[in-house]
Amino acid sequence: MNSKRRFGTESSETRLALIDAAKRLMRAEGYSAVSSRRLAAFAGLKPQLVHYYFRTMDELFEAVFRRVAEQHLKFLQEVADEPDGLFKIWSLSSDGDLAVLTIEFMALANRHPGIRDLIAHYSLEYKTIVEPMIERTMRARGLDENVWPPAVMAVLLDNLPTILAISTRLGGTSDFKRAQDMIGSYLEKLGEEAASEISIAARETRASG
Amino acid sequence: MNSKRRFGTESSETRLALIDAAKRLMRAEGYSAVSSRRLAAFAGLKPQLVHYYFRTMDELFEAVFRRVAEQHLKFLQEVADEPDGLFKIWSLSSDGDLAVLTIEFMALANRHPGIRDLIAHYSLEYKTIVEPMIERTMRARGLDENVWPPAVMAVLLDNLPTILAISTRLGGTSDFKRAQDMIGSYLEKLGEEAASEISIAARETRASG
DNA sequence: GTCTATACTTCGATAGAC
DNA sequence: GTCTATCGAAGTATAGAC
Repeated sequence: MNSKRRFGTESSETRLALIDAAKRLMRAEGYSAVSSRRLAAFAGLKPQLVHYYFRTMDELFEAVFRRVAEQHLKFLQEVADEPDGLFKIWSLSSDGDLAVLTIEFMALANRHPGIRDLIAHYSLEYKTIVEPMIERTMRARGLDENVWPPAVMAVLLDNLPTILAISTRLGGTSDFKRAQDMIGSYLEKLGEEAASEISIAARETRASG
Repeated sequence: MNSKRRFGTESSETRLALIDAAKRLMRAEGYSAVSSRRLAAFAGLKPQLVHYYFRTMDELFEAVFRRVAEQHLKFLQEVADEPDGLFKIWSLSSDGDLAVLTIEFMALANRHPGIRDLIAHYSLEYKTIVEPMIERTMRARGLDENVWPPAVMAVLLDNLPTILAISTRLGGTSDFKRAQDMIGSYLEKLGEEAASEISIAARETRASG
């Protein structure tokens, strides 16, 4: 195991360029198209650089997932306190490009424990941010938490738009788009109601102050 | 294009064995593990046989999809007239093994127009069988078709259990299982109500006859 | 009709050069 | 610290043998 092989630093710009190119290549042609040679050609670099920055190809995929997941969590944190946060989350997850990536990682996870663990970990982080958002919204709207448990709603909010977006992109019937729009409109309405109540509350606060 | 290459017949048992082995290999290790060499080894055959029965690897994947889709449609037709048909459909689509295959084909479809067309075609066949089932059930239960359009419900019935099953298998939180069970229980109850009404109707028919 | 010998392309990975 | 020459394994596909 005392290999003479050496590796590049995590902070290298070349490394980041490879991760970014891999992400785009996965979206465009699927994970199986991401070979060291094809990826390097796509990024305008030499093939061997891939194995200089990543021990194995699997390690590269893990790095891509981490990057995507971190960007997504950052977005969640940004909208967590906004009245139309849930609608914004739904809209982002309904994006076809992101949905394709998600499906690719799910397929990858089936045979790759490393990715599987990362997804499970991300899933927990997602829950800690989104579930409280749903609880707050439901209480404000007077929705019964026993009939629609927030934990279940959180799961649906993340997974449903993804599968609908994929099916839409794969040329399904217009029903997929219709389902997306129906639920999206509902969440948008919820957000608008919350926003107007906040502005009313603010006005009343100013009036009484 | 006048190739001297020749191919095996569609009815060959070896061909069927390859399709079946490919299906199992896809489930176990993902589509990218299905190379001509690996598949042949998995099926206990010579690698070159794969290309004797299938012009390209893509053609093999299409054959696998056709076989899986045909079996699924046959199942749908069988339960179409049963009172608990929707519950049975939900239960089958909640099966992890089938869900893995579905995700694999979605990933394949992203870069393979042939598979994409097959999925779109299957999607239409699915709709023609399941949408009437949902319409009937909703009318019998007095559910508002404007609030819950059957076409949208059909889309959810097919896609939701798949994504929940995958996430459950990938080691998500228990919330995924909970969402599955909640919706499953609801559909089961609908089926039981329908079944009891049918038996009541039958009794009344006998009494009046 | 069924299978195989073989061409040649692309892959992941590593030791060693700058 | 960064990159490259190179190896051996695995991939798809086809012409030709039984």
